Amino acid sequence: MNATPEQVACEVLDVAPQMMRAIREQMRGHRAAEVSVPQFRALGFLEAHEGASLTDVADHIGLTLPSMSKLMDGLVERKLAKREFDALDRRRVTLELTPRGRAVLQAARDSTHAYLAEVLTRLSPAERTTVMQAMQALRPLFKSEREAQIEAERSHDEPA
Amino acid sequence: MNATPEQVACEVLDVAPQMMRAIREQMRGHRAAEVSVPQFRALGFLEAHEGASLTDVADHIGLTLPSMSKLMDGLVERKLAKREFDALDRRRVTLELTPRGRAVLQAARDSTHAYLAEVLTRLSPAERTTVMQAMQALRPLFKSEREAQIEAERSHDEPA
DNA sequence: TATTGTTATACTCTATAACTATA
DNA sequence: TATAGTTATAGAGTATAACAATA
Repeated sequence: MNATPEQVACEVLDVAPQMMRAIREQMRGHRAAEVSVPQFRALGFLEAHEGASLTDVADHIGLTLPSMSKLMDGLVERKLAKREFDALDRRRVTLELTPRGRAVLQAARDSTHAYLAEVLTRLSPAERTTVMQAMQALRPLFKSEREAQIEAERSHDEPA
Repeated sequence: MNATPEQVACEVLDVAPQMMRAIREQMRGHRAAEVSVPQFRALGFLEAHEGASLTDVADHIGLTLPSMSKLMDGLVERKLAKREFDALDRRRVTLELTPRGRAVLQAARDSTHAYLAEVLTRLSPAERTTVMQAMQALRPLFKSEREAQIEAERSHDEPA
């Protein structure tokens, strides 16, 4: 098979939204932790980057600052995250998970992984490997612009 | 490589939202046709299924009837779709694209395909083929439940 | 003056519940 | 009674523009 970019684009545009719909429903759905996909991603980022600023999270997720500010309002209100002023630069805000936030994140992750894993068992091992490789190939293509820029600067400082 | 369902799930959960964010931004963005992803999908379905009912579209896209009704409000208001009562069963509604809707759909499709194709040129031909195969493998896994059910009934009537 | 974040405002997406009209 | 759709209501996601506070 010789897949042109145009053909692949067509396929991606058709399949990706369906996939996301299924993931969203699972995450927000009945059992589990009832978080939206963006909330889940924000919580995951905070788990890996304790004390991150609002700008850090927004850049990573690819949201504007006001959008992320509002999203964090929801998480703070539900006591899943803690928001404090940075002592050194009082314009900044430092964000971290609460224990409850950590638990909810893990529950959401477990339930969504279980759902996806179940669905993916319908593929052959070879197909699963193909999907894995495809995702790994796609990952760097869709970083948020700001994040790609940060990465570029970093690799400029420490050239490979 | 031997990818377990769990590993693939993890990868999918990380990459799919980023991909969708990029697609959404492109579609709603500056130039082109300014439609949301769900609107785009609804228009695409109507192009292929002229005279479809609201339920048909909702099932395909995976939205509830009220959600789809509201989405169609927007399309009708913008004169991208036409909504009429079915003469035979006056509970039903028949939907179709207007010429303008057709043009907007095509513009959105062109611009998004162009964007994705451009991004995908950064992959090697082999990687693109992998992505293509992955999407084809994933497609049947994420059909909306209602649609899968319809398909099951159809293949029951006409067994392969 | 530049940076960080929030508030104000305005859409769209999405759902559930209650309703209307038709069959 | 069952089906197709709309309206009412509510909350999240998202953006831009305007603002406040700090550096």
